[in-house]
Amino acid sequence: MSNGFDDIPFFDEEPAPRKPATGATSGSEPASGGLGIAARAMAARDQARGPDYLAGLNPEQREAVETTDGSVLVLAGAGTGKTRVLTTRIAHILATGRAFPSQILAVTFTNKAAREMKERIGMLVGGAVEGMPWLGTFHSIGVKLLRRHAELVGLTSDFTILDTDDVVRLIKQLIQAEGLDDKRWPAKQFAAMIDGWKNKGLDPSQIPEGDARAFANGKGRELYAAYQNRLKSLNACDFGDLLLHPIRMFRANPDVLKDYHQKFRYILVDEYQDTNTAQYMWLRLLAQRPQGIPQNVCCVGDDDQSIYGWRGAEVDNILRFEKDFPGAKVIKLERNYRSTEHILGAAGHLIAHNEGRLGKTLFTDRREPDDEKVVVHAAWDSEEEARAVGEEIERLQRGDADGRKHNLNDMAILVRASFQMREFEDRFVTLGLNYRVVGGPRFYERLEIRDAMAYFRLVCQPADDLAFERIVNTPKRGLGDTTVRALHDYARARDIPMLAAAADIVETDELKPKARKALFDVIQMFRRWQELLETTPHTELAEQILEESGYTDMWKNDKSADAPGRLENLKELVRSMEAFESMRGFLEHVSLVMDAEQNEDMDAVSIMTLHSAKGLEFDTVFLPGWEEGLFPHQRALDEGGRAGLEEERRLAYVGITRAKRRCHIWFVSNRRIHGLWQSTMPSRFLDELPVTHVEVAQTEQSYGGYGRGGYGQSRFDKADPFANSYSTPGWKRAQQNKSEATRDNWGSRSGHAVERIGYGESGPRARTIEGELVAKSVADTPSKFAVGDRVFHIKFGNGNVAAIEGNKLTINFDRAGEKRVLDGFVEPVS
DNA sequence: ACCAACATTGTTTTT
DNA sequence: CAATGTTGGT
Repeated sequence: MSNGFDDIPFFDEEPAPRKPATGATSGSEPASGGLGIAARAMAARDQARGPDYLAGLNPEQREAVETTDGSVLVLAGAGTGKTRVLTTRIAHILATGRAFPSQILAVTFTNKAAREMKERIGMLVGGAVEGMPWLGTFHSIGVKLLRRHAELVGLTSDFTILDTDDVVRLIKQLIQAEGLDDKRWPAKQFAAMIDGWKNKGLDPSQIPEGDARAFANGKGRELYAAYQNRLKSLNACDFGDLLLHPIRMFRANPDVLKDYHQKFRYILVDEYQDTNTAQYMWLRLLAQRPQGIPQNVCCVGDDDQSIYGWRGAEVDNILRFEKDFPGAKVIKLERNYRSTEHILGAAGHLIAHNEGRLGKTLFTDRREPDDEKVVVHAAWDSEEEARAVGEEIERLQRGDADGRKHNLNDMAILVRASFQMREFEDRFVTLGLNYRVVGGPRFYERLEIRDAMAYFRLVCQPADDLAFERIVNTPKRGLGDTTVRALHDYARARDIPMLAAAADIVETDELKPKARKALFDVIQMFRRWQELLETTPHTELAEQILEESGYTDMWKNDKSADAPGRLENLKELVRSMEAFESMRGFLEHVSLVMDAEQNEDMDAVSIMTLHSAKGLEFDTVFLPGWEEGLFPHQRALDEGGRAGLEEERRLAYVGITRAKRRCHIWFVSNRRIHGLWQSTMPSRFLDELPVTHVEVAQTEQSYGGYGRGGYGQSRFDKADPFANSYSTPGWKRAQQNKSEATRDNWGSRSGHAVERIGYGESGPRARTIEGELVAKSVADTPSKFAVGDRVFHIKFGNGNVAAIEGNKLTINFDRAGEKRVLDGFVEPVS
């Protein structure tokens, strides 16, 4: 299977192969000016019939791939093969010898997108993508640049990257240091303001006067400046700095910039509509070149899918591309390979209500007689909405209408706001319907992981005060607020890191003897670990740190039900370190790639927000909550005005276009918001849908019904006496179960661990939380447990099996009480 | 230093 | 309503 790459050498990165002298292209620079012999031969062949990887592209896609030189904007509508174009384009550049892998700069927004691109390029070129060192997120590429040139912006190359949590704690200290009331001026809010300024590329001196005055009695600007100073003294960067520092660096050092101009022969940007001002400035610096240096930029995006305006994205960037890059070629991809005509028709009609768009109309050739129109349903309240959606899902799962059975994996519920999820979770738990919440709390945000990471950080970076403060009294060592405060002041007065200050202060008698002893022990520990850093394998050292610090013991002694899970997570953390060469390398990875693998092998309905659904597709999509105030969201209207409304509409467009075959939209007349019931109006977006592609569901039984009036009962309801009555213990238990489950699913907000519920296998499961507490009968599989068995559950702890139905166990847990759980979620205790 | 009662505040999320 | 954070008690 020739893919056109057999003769293309892949190079490792540093130093960039200025004069490559390997294999087929030997002796000549792979520039447009002078092609290697093999490349020329391939080009000749390609001219005749095109290489394999171009086969199957439509004419627009092919044009987008083959227009390699100059500036190109690809307007890629939903489902038009955007990623395919991007990856094939890179493959094409490589195959034709136009550039080496290390000479292509390809930028994405998320690690997920970067990973996917790497994978797909790998498929095209046969796996050797390690040779593309400059494919990554804006931030990861920013780090790479900064590590090389750190001294040019006043850092050293081993700077620390702070995450939001660190930043907030740091700002809180600064606010307190200013003598301000940190309650009146919340650090979180100021962190968000700084983030906003940085998204716009603004230094403390450049922020608008009004913004500066709006915070901390007019001290906004000073506070921002103080924050930057503090970062510098900590040798640290926040996420915004990863973009801003390179910008500063390039501006102040034109010679360095010029090197990169020459290095990056081709620049590609994914999701261009999501770029913020800082990213835009960054990109322009790299992409706009002086006469004589070729300028090949390709931005791919869709103005209709710009849904991140609220976090600084400027749709304007894509709208004015042609002005920024004169002579740019604009290629529209409008042929959709995903959805039915009805779905595209509905989405297209809706989005046409937006002004200020570049204007695309998606079309498809796909037309089948049984294509369903988009269905709009009305429900009395959100509870009924969830119930009806659940029934529809079960209907599809059973496969009645067209006789086909549908996988839960092919269905998704896309909500505007995450509080809507709960109602569905509740319902699915009682139905025993598997679901997964996508986009929840992440592995690396869990309390225990962050604590452990703080230990590792401090060992590698003794100046990391934030890490120090985090763990100095975790586990409890009797080093409370007062001691830490004293230490803090001591360190500040002398302008030294806190760990160093601690070493000094134990020599004095400034502290009480008890604290002094405790602190001394801490210092000794870290001294030892720092020595071992050079000699001991890093995973071994990590284990040792967690043991000797007493951190694992802390959780072993913790009686709460989620302690075992946390210990398991810590093991997983150490395990995941094995893939890295050093502790430093691992820390770098974690600070940038804050997500982990998700478990895809269970059949489950996905529940997620519309925002996190972007880029995904499902056979069947449910869009609940189309009511004024929720969708479009009141706040978007209040704060964003017309632009806000248009962004909401784009969100609706994104939602509909996720569907391949079926799209069900719901609205309710009554919804509980902030605890109280409010009556609601149908969303204006409903009236913006075209009648030709939409049908209104017949209000079969239930509209206006009270509670359990006339709605149809599901098969499961009938089968399970527990699931159907509000007054039975079963219902109450289910309520209990689900509320515990949701609490824990969102637990990391409060700094608590997120439990993996069920599935015995290990592996960090960050973005996906499986919520299936109540069992679902699988009659054929007899349980391996017997009544009376002693079992352990990762969330509920130990308990005794009280009853068994199929693989569904009722267990009396020592701590959590009686729960019904699938037998796969518990293991026997000997 | 730790826990329990009270007040506060409610979009969307990545790096 | 319910999750979060702060205050005040022991």
